[in-house]
Amino acid sequence: MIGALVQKLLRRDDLASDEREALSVLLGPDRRVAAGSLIIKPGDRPTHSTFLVSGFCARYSLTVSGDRQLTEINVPGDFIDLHSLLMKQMDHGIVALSDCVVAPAQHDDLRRLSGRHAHLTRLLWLETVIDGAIHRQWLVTMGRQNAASRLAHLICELYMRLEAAGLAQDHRFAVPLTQVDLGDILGLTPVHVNRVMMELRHQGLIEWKGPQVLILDWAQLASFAEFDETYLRLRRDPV
Amino acid sequence: MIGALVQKLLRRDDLASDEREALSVLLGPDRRVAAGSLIIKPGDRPTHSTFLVSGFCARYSLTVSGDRQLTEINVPGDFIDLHSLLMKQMDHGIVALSDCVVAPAQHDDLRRLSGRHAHLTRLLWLETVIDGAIHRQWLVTMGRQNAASRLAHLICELYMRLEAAGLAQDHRFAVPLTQVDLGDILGLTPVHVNRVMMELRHQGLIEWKGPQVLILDWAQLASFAEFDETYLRLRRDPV
DNA sequence: CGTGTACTTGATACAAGTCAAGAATAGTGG
DNA sequence: CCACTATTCTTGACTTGTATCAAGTACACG
Repeated sequence: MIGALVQKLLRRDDLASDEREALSVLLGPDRRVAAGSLIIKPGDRPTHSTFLVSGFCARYSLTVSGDRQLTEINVPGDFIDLHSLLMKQMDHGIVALSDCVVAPAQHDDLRRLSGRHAHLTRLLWLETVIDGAIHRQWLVTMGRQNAASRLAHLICELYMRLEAAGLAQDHRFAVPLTQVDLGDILGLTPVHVNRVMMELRHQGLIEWKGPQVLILDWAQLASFAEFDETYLRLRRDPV
Repeated sequence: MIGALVQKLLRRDDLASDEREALSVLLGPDRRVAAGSLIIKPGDRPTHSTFLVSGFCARYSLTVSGDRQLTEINVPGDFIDLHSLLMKQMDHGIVALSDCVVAPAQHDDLRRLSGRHAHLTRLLWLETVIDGAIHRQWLVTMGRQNAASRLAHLICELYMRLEAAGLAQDHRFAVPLTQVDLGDILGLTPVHVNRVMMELRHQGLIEWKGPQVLILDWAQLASFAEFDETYLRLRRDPV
């Protein structure tokens, strides 16, 4: 049996046995969190980073008027706030979108690890760098694509990430996102999310019912979304 | 005389003398790049990261239809593509917005440094994590704020970052951004940038002429933009 | 002193927001 | 197992913010 964290990092690079050993003792005991609860609040100063074993959560920020913007969706296998090791005070919160299982990695242990395992540290660093790449891609779609393409792009991203995590196949996956959540991701009102969702359906690109998503025509959806998976770095990439 | 890179990192944490020594030999010889040239193109696989000694540049992505979206502005003292150490193939390009002076740090040297100086490595890691925080903040303004607030927010961010770099004071600074560039940052057409610029002027919040920007009423501008500087981590924050 | 770049303004079109109401659907308790 | 409730989704009518198209004007520069 191989740890979920080891498995995740192995997607990107090989791990020496002492590196696997170091990782195997990094995570503390699993903890369950209920859907809707705030795993981290903006302004928190966590003393550990949190690994998402199962379930879905999202980074969020709130405006003065109370509007919510989600800035990243986290899927099982993600370190949801590894960056809190370095950026002590959180600039955003993290909300559980479904019931989740999470496991802590103490910052002290991570700092110690960074002194002993340089290559492993770079691999963790890469994880935070990929978060940045995802943010950039979202910026591009927000700034330069219309609502329908944005939604299509999100669907493509989620499918690729879930497939890499072994949680999707045959162009089918499940995410606990309501149309309100989608609006908070895409910077749209729920009403407009519904309209562009209908548009994608009527064009025969997707089905989406409850949490179940089915991509009917991947090629056309990806082309409509101008989706190019390279930013996700799902292929092997030694550091 | 203290190197610009050392100076930059000292803003966030102390450096031991051996760390300063390691940094002092990290950067290669200065190189001049002309305004408008592409320092890095999307898809490049650089073997060094680039430190910006002087001038302004920006990360950009292009859509299929040729629209440009800028995803971050870099000011002197920034490592403009430190993340290329880890994410080998660039997901975006970097364009010089003005004449710039840059200096390379070879990836081989950075990798070696990460094996010998864990604390220093974490400090560099922090730089890339702050990039992510800036991206997130832009996502929030893109998704949930109108054009005028977005422009106001950008002005606040640039002022704070330039002031921290010693390049701005008295609510006054210079940036080589045209209204076309601003549109590419904010996800707007140049025409609309002009209109919201006029709006901020008529409200007595700013003056902006050529590259010269003057903030007439910081408190009101910041409040209008819902600007909160904490995401920039300009205060001391040992890692 | 002419020419190009950046900026400005106006008229009109369109994408997305707002407000409102009703239809599905999923839980929940009797 | 059904009735009640609360979400979530769907649709329509209308408004608003930003884009588009088209002409200018102001400057900087060679």
